[in-house]
Amino acid sequence: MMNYWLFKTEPDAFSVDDLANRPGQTEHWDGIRNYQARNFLRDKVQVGDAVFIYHSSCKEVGIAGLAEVVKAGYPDHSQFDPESKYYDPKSSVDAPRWYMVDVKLTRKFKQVLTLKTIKQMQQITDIGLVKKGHRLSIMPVEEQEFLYLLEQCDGL
DNA sequence: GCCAACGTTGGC
DNA sequence: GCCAACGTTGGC
Repeated sequence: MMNYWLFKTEPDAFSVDDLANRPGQTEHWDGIRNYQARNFLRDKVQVGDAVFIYHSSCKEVGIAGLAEVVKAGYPDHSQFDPESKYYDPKSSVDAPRWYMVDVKLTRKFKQVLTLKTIKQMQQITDIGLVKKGHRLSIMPVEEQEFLYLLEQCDGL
């Protein structure tokens, strides 16, 4: 049984274009430092799951691409690297605190499906994005809503 | 850049 | 284990 997700990223730091420019290559989705998001990465995200790449904190906020999970949760190596901005001195290799998954771009959409548009869709009521004050960087999406949104993205 | 809505930390 | 203070996220 596959799951559906939405992963947020700030395109200034990492965008769907970075994935599109390296076709077929795998990307480590690292740097997630929120416990609820971590739990999803560690326990729920499975190989084959479908993922929306969502651009936040930018000019055009919204869903920018579709990706696929190619490796399930494993310890995020950046937490052990003192040089990394994601370094966590309280974590250890024996008891890793943070997890990451690997993804691969399926396709970039012709246009971003904007948050504004998503909020106007009567079919979309459950996704964390449209619920007030949801700041999760990794969030599950109901199958029905995911497939509906995907149709909209491909229709742009 | 503002600010609301979170999440985290740490004193008690 | 409560909760105030503080830090961060993210839409606008």
